[in-house]
Amino acid sequence: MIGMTVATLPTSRRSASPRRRAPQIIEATAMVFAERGFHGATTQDIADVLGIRQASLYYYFSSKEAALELVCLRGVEGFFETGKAIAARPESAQKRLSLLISSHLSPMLDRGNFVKVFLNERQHLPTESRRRIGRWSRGLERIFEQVIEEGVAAGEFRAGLDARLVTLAVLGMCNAASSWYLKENKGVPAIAAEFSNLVIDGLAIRPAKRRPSRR
Amino acid sequence: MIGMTVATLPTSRRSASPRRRAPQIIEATAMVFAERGFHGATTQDIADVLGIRQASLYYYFSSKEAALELVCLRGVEGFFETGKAIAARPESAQKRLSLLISSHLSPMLDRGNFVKVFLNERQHLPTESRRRIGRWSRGLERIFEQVIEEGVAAGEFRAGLDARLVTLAVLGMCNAASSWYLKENKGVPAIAAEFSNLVIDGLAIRPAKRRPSRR
DNA sequence: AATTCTATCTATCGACCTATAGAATAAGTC
DNA sequence: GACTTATTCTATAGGTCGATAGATAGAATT
Repeated sequence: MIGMTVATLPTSRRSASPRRRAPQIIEATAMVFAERGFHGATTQDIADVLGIRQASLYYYFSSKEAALELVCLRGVEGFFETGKAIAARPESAQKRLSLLISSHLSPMLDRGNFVKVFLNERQHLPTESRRRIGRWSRGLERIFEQVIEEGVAAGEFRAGLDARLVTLAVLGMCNAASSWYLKENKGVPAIAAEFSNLVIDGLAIRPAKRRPSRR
Repeated sequence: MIGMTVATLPTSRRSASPRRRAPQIIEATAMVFAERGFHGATTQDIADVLGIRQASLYYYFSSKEAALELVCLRGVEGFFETGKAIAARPESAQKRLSLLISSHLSPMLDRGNFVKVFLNERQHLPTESRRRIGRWSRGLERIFEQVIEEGVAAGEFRAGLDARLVTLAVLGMCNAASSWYLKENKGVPAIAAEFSNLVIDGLAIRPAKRRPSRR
């Protein structure tokens, strides 16, 4: 016990950090919201998962809606930034679209519940945070749309396609994965590869359709 | 008066049919469920839309869950049958898949709310009816899957593709339309055409550089 | 040892929501 | 006009849920 100022380096915040269980609480919340939906889930359900009392949750969030906002934020965070970074790369539109699809799918692995809650329950956020989160969402749509348009302009993609509709198709396809990727036994890379192939090349076999005479 | 057994044929049910407003009530229910979700909606909300008292709704359905079941049923009905009929046609897999996509999208027009509720809220049905409705759902998936596999077998579609994943992709893409088709200003035929093109041919331009390279 | 901080608990309030019971009204029907 | 059936109403029981207040136990700090 001689005057040792050693442990005072980071103000000796050895274990005094408040709300150490916060990550665990938010994880359980995401799970319950993903399973039952925001209004279908009760704070009691969340408490049960954690083995604590319902009222104890309010040490970690101020309201059920605030908890939803926390979950939704972790469900979108990163999507926009990594999307923007990919779109800015000096590669072909094909390659960038494939990367966009892949990066859009990968969060299913480690934060599937968060993504699912964001996709299905964000409508129940209080108006203000819903708007804020909606902006990020629309931003991501624009990134996809723009890469597709660049692909058309570069002669990589079919002329005359509706970039908006294609964007909605691709995002719909990817987002749907949040509802089945746990039941189906497919790895994220396999899904990303199949989806990319589908979007870039389609199902039909390559040989040109020069002559309509099929068979 | 005189022994006239004439009017007794349909018991003269001129206007004595019970629950004449039932279609209107179920329509309002679908709308409210689509907007706020099953648990987020109250029976009061539905009554407000109709301009009647909350308790009056129970003349038309026996419980809120029963109302959800009615809505969900109208949201799936027809999908499976028309899908099966299309799959059985003697046309190319390409053509049949296009028709499947188109017929899967068209109910958005006249029963969008029902479809939306089925897609988003069926999880909240009581176990039994959820199972029953789930069977129809899986049946439809199998129809898509099979047409795709037939396309591969016939040499129309790429060999080696994962028919299950492609099915999930196509259905995800189509189902997502239920959440945006009201906001976007696109007609169902335009959506169906764009989606079909995307799925069959992909985005990439058909490379004419298909050099047969002898052999 | 005394004090402060962290995390959880007990207890409960008020609001809201589904569903029931039975009365009241409206619309034919005899 | 009396009767019957269809529809909506009033009133409320009964239950659940989110949220607050205050107590408590343990750990860390001084």
